[in-house]
Amino acid sequence: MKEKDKDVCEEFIFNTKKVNSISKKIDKEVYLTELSDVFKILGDKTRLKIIYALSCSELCVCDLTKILNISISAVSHQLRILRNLRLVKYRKQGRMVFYSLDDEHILKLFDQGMEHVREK
Amino acid sequence: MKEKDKDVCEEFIFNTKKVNSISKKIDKEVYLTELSDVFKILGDKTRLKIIYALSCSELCVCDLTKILNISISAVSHQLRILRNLRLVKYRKQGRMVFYSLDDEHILKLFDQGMEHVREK
DNA sequence: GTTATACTTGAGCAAGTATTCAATTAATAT
DNA sequence: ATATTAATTGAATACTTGCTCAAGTATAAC
Repeated sequence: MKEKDKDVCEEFIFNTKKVNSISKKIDKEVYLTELSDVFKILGDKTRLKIIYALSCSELCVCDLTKILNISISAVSHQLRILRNLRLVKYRKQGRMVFYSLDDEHILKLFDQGMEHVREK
Repeated sequence: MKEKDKDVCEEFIFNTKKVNSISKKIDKEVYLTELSDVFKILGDKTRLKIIYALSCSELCVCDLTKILNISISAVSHQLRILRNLRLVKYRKQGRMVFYSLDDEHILKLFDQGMEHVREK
């Protein structure tokens, strides 16, 4: 930040009490980083499609590849991200790996989001 | 995609019926792009903080700058993104511009997300 | 008019990210 | 053992994005 900007803003702050109280409230909200991380994961069409597809059925990577129409590698990379966030789980069966939702709760967020965009 | 990958996947697809039915379902879901856009907007800590702050009170840009501790320009850029998505509205009063939430519904998503990360 | 200031905006940059490619692993088939 | 194949992974690349900087707009004060 430019020093000049900061000084000006410091001086002409509109409502110090309100600003301080809201600043405090935000500082106390320890989950903001985690929250933005979850939304970031959902903020990608490929991952949203994976979640949507897995909400219908357990699927192997190969089937997801077909459904999403992108490369196996791309699917696998996204699945790793979802795995790391514990949003999906998997089981091996021979050479194939079957993925399913590990966290049905994420569907609530999905549905609520859908409701939001539909109403717009 | 490599041709080779596609062919292999085409041939060894695990469950054609299931894949086709899910593909169709995804194609029919016209709001997936909008949905990922909304989540993308929420998937940034600065914007989440802005939304959280505005859920407490209408605020001028200057106050937001103080609360978020980033430059006026950075705040303004993010506000433009939120404005474009119709998540915030503003009113002018002299030289100052006061922002507030345009869509209280977004708070539902925020709260639901919070619930999600808290329970993890 | 001139000056000051609250905010916006476009350009540029550094950091992050989604995809592809190539190499690798692990399981199956011959 | 060798070949085949479903999936993973690391590196490279193209693209996106959040921020800063500098310039511009609009309102207010003089």
